[in-house]
Amino acid sequence: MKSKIAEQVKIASGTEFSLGEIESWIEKPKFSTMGDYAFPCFRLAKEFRKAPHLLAGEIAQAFTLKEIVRTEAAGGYVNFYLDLPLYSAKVLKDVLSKGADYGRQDLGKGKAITMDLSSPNIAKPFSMGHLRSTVIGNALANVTEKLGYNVIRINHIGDWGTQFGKLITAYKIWGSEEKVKKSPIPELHKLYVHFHEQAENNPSLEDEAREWFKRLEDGDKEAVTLWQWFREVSLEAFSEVYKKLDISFDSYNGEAFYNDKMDDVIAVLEDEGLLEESEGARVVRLDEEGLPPCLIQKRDGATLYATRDLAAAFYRKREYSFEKSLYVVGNEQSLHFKQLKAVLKKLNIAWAEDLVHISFGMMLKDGKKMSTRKGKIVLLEEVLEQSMALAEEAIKEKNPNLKEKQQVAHAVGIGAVMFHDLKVFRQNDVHFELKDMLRFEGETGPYVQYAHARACSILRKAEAEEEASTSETVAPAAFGEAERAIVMKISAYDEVIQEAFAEWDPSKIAKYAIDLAQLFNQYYAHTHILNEEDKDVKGQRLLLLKATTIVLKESLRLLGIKAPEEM
RNA sequence: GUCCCAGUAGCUCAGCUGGAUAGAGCAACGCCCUCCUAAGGCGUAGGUCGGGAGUUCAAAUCUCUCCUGGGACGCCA
Repeated sequence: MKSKIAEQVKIASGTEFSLGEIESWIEKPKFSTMGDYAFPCFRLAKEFRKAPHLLAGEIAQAFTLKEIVRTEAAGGYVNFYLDLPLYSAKVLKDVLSKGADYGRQDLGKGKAITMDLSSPNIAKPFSMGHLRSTVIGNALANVTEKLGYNVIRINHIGDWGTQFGKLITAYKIWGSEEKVKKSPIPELHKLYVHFHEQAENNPSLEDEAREWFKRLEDGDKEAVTLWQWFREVSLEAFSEVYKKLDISFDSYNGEAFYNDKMDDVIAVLEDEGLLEESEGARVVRLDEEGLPPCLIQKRDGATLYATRDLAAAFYRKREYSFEKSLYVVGNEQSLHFKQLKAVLKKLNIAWAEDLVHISFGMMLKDGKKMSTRKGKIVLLEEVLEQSMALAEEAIKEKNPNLKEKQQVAHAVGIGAVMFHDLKVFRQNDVHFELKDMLRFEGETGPYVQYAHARACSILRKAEAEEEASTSETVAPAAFGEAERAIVMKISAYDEVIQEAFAEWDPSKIAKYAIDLAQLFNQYYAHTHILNEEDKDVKGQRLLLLKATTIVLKESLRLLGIKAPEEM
């Protein structure tokens, strides 16, 4: 639509600006009384050395387009009013014929994108802090898939590193096999926290931990056995969380997976003459890039985070030949990813630029970062359980006859927590506040789910009526102001998906879902649908509802949230 | 100290590729279930867009500077 308007504007004004430029200036007015589209004439006014409002008048005069019923000049703008029935018919036909595929594109056909998401550390509980990477990454993966890309979801499990030396040390000194078997993660976490408390007064513990990790890397049998055990019980616990969230991965290749690929990385860096000795460790200097040096190998020969990520990048490029490789990781690691890219560039690797760090703000508790080391964390599972319990209470109170209360409580409870994390721009820090997270009113997941359920309810009732009351053909002749906003919002769906993709920002989808739900709730409150006497009008309104449920459900799906038909 | 991110209503946030009267939700106050699920709708009140300077016909939006908060800065990940 915008391109058609742009074409006509160009003809009507005779401007030298390109169609693309003109199209990009077309906006949606703030108020619907100012039309459906608007074109600001200020730039053209400069080109022609003419007053904007005069130019707007001229363009409005000369403008003709069959989809536009009215064109008006107002304060330097040209406002366009769509032929609503004509436009609505086009939009509704599109949604109803495509269903869940509405908004799908094949932009990324035949191209692969790897996405590094969630990536919890084993032997540590799944905290609220890890929710962000999991939920944002999952939503971005869904959006990317919707645009036709082949997305590989990689859970880069934190299962390697000095921390396991610490854990083994702690277990050897204070641990009990019995206790760990009984409740693995809490017990291992307790040992980890205890280690850090003790290490403050006893630095030799740190040395011991480093030694144990070195032994692990060298394949020491005792170390490997303990490590495997810790890893196994951790993954079992994580899978419970992922089941609740209904999120799955294509690969669980974590850091340990790259253990046997590390020598190659070091060899390549050596061949290129990039490795330097520094204070006993081996580093790649990044002075020219204005970055601190990247540590590759510790004094004792053990590897580091960066070494493993380099190995992972090479492996993924080989294995998946990705077009882009995304890392959905908190912004406290932005230096690490800058260094990673810088090292790859020093190796003259062309695809270094294809690595993208999708950073996000952190979950703060009492205004500070949560710390696993100090045991200052909030457990995700506990929050999810609470949320589901609250949802169940709400159902008992509001809709006691509902069947499948459990499933709905699950969808609503989880949906509330996930949506809470997704609706805010990812770069912002999130202050953990349980009562905000467990809210079901206002701009929340359950609000959107509720709008969807209400619309479904009407459609269900309409179908149950004796004579089928949904119209067969789309002919919304009677659509007026009440329907306008919903139609316009539905038609903006694919733009929103593209924006979310271009900016790697799922909050755009969440906000869109709220907007559409809000418009529907307003419509619901002010317009009769089932009770409408004119059968044609009723039938067309039901079609609008049908389209609305499709788009609401699909928006929620992109966010990883379920849309129950009743709640 | 250096670098990164953020500062918009009491609170949580939209708006930021410059454009028409700065928008929501929560909290507060007041209305609306003899019509489709009140997890809803309608209304009232609430703002020096952190401060200052600059660019522009036009700045919450761009540039500079200062202030505040968070984070990162060699053998953790």
